[in-house]
Amino acid sequence: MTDTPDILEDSRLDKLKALTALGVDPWGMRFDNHLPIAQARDLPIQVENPAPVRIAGRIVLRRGMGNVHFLNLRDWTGQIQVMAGKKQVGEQGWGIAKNLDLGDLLGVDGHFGKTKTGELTVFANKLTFLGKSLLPHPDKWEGMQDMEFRLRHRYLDLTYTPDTLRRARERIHIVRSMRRFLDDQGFWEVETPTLHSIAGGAAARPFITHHNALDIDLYLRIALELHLKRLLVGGIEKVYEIGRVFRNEGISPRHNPEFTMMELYQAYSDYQGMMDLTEGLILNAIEALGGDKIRPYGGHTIDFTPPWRRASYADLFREHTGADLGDPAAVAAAADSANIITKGKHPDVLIQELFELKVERQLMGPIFVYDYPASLCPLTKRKQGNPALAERFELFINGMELANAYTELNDPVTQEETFRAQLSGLKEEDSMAKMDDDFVRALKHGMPPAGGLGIGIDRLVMLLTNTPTIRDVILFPLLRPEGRPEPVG
RNA sequence: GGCCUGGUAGCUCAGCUGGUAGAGCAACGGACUUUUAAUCCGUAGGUCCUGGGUUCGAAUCCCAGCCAGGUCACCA
Repeated sequence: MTDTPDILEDSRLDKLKALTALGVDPWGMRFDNHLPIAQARDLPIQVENPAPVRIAGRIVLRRGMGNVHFLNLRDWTGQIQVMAGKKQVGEQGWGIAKNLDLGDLLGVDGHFGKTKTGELTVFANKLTFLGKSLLPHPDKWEGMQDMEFRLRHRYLDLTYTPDTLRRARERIHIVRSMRRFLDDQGFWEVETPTLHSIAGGAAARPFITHHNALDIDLYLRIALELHLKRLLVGGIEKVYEIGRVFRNEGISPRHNPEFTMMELYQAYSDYQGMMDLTEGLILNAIEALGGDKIRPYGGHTIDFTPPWRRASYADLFREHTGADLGDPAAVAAAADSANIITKGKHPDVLIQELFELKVERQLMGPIFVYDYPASLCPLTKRKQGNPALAERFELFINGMELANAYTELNDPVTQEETFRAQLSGLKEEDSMAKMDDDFVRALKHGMPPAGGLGIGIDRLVMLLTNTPTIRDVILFPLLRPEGRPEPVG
């Protein structure tokens, strides 16, 4: 796939040599004060005294007409046509023009105007060669269609698939907006370790690595939670981290083994407070993308106009299945009619399966689902006055879980019991939580009551940028390496 | 991990029920100082993903493997 017949590369090498013979450095050098192409396009058009302009970019189209060449130059803001005439660019400039290939990097000095046909154009009077491209570039019209090719050549994809650069830019805007929003509210952004001796805070299989000097195995973190809560104990009352977590699990359009989480914790708040914060965070991100609250996703549209619906787990369950949570017979009947195997399953498990199948997937949202059955979330504080419920919500949009929040458990005795209960009878890697003595000790020193929130950044970016696969909101998603040796035998 | 689909020139793709490889763009040579995927004439370019098998003959049919996409399972 990366092999190229010599003939294609050779012609480019020949041109490189020709450039060198002209005294041109084929790898270019510093080129100051060039205007972003999008800004160049906004310059006033003056026939009398056309504005001088300097731009730089990659050649994506070329039309040679004997003694004049038309080039289309693209940078990270836009694209514009360049006209390079033999008489106008001088002897060396013309030598450069004749040896250009698609994909080369070029600086242009000239003046800004329009051609006869009305096309915005930089009329060059000087060409500065800035970098040779030795490999052929994608089809100038079809671009890159093959997903694998795009992912393995993301650097090309960014130039030749407009959506790829747009998504990268919008992702930056979203994350930046979240930081601003939280910073403005007085949160501290912190960095906690990615190498953990105990991979806790979530139910997921970790990656294992090894530290040589200490001669210990370490895990790549699967969540940010336990260190951020330690900081709550330490008195950092509003704290967040936006960071990479790693889960050694399957790959799908919604899962990459490493992905980005935003987790925040706020002392003396609770899950209701987190709901308001979540709505604010996401609406703020939408503002950063232009503010359109009616947004397309896939084949339909999502209306982010606040306030977003808030409904209890029990009410939604009843609404979508017709069964009452407290009525095991009705739950079993509903499960039967949904073709769920009921035999030998605990009622709570049945409820959750039914909820995922009949409720979650129908939730176009945005909608906050709150007050989960306590049995489903042992690490959450029980609801005041109703110990069967947990103070937790999840935000669903387009059937996808976008955010997850709790009133955090700060009782070390209950926490320790929960850790032990989780450990017994389960393989450790499948356990919801691993016994973390240091964390329990931290709680014993007193953690304030608090609300905690986690948002999957990649999925949020998918939704807000109308991207169907996580692979296109992560610049370099995990792929099997190319060219592995054939297995023996 | 299961199932389904795909892999042919640098890129985008055709290639029928098996008969020995094609197009457009890119490249190379030529013409052209206002083109818009420029146009016109000419040239060159291929382990048809890999390895087996069936057959007189395989890009095509069969088996195994590799890689990707989709989907289910697990999860966020």
